[in-house]
Amino acid sequence: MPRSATDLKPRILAEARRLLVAEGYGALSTRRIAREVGCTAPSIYLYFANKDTLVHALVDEGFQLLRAALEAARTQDDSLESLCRAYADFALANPEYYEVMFHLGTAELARYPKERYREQRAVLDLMAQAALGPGPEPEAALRTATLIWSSLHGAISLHLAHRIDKSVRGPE
Amino acid sequence: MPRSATDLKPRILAEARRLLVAEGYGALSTRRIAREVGCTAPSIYLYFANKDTLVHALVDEGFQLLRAALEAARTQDDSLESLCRAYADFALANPEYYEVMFHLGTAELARYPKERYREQRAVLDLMAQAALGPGPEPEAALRTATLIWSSLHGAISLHLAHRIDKSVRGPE
DNA sequence: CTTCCTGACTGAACAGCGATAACTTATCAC
DNA sequence: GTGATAAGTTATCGCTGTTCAGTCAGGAAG
Repeated sequence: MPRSATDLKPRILAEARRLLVAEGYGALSTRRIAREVGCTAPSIYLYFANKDTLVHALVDEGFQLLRAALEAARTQDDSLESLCRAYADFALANPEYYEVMFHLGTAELARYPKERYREQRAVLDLMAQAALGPGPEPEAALRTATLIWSSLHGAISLHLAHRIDKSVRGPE
Repeated sequence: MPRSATDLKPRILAEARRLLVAEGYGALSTRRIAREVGCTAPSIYLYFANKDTLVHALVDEGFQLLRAALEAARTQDDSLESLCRAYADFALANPEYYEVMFHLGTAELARYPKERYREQRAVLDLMAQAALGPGPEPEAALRTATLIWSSLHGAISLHLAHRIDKSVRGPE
């Protein structure tokens, strides 16, 4: 029974998410998704222009989740350390999301619209900025936030790639 | 005229290096390398157990290059800042090497022998440690070096993934 | 009631991927 | 000469993202 009775798009997305979290980015193939969902691979292209677009949807999900985690942490404890800890906790609890969000940029996800990344980055910067308090110079605060974010991301990235053993520390 | 008259292994490696630098990791395929070299794809497997092993050779090359760059910088100016700058310069000048060295760890290069990474990391840590001077407590210096390295790597990584615009600063 | 259209979906195919098995061939030692 | 050995090939497998032509259900119009 065709005619959208199956509501395929959300099911494809859900299965892609499940596969990403359960088996990692490497397990994300159009045919695999289709098989699990119960349709054929070309059906995916009725709802997503290409595989990248599908992955981009997961990336967006990841940023939403991260943002929610950060905001939850902030309402509970408005300190820079708790924010950093929430960031690190999210990354270590959802390494597959984190990988897709940040590690694929060079080649695989070059087609991800730049503006969207800028939006997500702005969110993060403003979060850190808010944690520092609404200081007098916003430009300096943004630079500080970027610096903190870089350090945090570096430690997490190296940790996830098994280059360092130490767990993540709080602030500087 | 077989019998090693062609000296295939170094030619495969050279072509792989050329493709990596010129067109990025995505262009590295066994068939492509074989075509450019003038042999067939299975011939590669006479000299490399699998594609990962071939890429590992390039990773090793990258670490050698990085190490050479750091040592050159140190003989010229024995300061932490110059060392960091040399590190960043290497990464920005050889983004494809850097990607292969650090960004593929999660899934693609899981088969890379761990010990080799530890060796390379030890090199880097010792470099940073040396830059800090042979301090009294080696353990604290190593922690400091790891922290500096994390920050540096984070900034470079985000920059290469086009998440931030600012160029890389020197020390903290 | 029949015809036509539209939209959801599929089967088959294309080009490319990493990898393996079986085969040919050239060179060397004897 | 003859046989072994190593180098390289062809053919193939199962996989990938993607495209295209075709099928089939359901609603609208006559």
